Amino acid sequence: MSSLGVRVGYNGRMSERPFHHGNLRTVLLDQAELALRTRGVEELSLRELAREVGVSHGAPRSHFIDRKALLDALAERGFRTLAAAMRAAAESHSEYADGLRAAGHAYLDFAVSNAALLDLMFTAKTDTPPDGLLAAAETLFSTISDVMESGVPAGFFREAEIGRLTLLMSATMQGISTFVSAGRVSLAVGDQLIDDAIALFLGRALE
Amino acid sequence: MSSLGVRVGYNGRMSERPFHHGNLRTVLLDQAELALRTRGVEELSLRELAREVGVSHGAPRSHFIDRKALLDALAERGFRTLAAAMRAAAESHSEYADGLRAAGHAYLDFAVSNAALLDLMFTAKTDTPPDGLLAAAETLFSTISDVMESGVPAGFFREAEIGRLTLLMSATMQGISTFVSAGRVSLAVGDQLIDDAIALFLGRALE
DNA sequence: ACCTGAACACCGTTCAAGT
DNA sequence: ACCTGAACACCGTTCAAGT
Repeated sequence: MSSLGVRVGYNGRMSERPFHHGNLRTVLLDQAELALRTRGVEELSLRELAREVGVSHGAPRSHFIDRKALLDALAERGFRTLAAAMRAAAESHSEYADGLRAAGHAYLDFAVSNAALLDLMFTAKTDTPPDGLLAAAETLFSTISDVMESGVPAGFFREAEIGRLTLLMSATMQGISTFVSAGRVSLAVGDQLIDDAIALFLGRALE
Repeated sequence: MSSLGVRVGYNGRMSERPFHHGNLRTVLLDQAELALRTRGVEELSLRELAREVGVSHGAPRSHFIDRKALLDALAERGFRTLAAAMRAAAESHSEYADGLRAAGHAYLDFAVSNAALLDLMFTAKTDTPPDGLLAAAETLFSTISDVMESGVPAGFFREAEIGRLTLLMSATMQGISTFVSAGRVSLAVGDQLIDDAIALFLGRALE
């Protein structure tokens, strides 16, 4: 273990540590995200994570009270990542409808790359989720609400219906993502469905 | 054990058995469905199921090769139950739009009563699901397709767009159900969203 | 404060053996 | 054909102990 770094006694904050001390929490989350992507939730084991990261099996306990807490932390990061991706997509187009479409496709892209994570984000593991998770979820929904809202001045939506349209839009993207992740439809059809849905929202016919 | 029933030797097909012999498979599935509803997937254990049903922990193996196979069988039943519920709902109204709405609400009702099961139905546990599961999923989608199709003669939809509309309609119901199950929105709002979505599909404005 | 390592009670899965 | 029960390798969680 001396080959991994210099170890000094208790309170030796400035010393080099095996490599992860000080951010084991983040390292565990990163590794967990990878495991989630490659092996799925069911196969995600705290002990295996600890092994992969090079700490004892009891170490994660210092950062996550139990397995569910780690999964919640993952879901929280997921909400923030998705919100940021949608905002960036929406802002990368000057034409409103293009931005809205881009945001929709960003949702599906995230879903395809993080199927198990999206599942985690929308599966109630507790009746009372931790505050951080709720706040992160709010971030996503307020982002989507903002995207819808900016269609009002241009005359695409009416202010009074923004709340319901935001939920409907979110639910539609979520449903399409679920179908693609589950293999019910291909990614190409999923993208098509996103466009169809948005066309419907914008009040145009399907073709 | 003789108090549970008369036991005779091998090949004694006509004899009374402890109570479940001959349909342990069904009994296990029923118990699993209950466990899924009350405790969730994560807490669903084969050994506990066996205990609750009164057989040894190895017994389920005779009917399900592994845990995943039992979950797949549950999902399969779920698809058929949901398909039947939607068909019944749609057929219980003479006015087309009413039937469509009823079918939508039937989907949400099923989702609320069977949140963990619906999750199971749309979570790819394998890249190649067993044939039975695929067939059951097809039953659901062809049912929804039928419901949409019967809106064509009445002029609600055009024949050419039925395929895409069926997928979009299904995805929308799935997304709304996910939101309600996850506690993101209340059941009341969920029902509202179903109505909003269908109004949108029928080409009317939201109010 | 953070991590280690033993201990405990649970799993899923396999498989020889019974009937 | 269907079920039993031992065996195995793995978990999550707890907790005293180290630094």
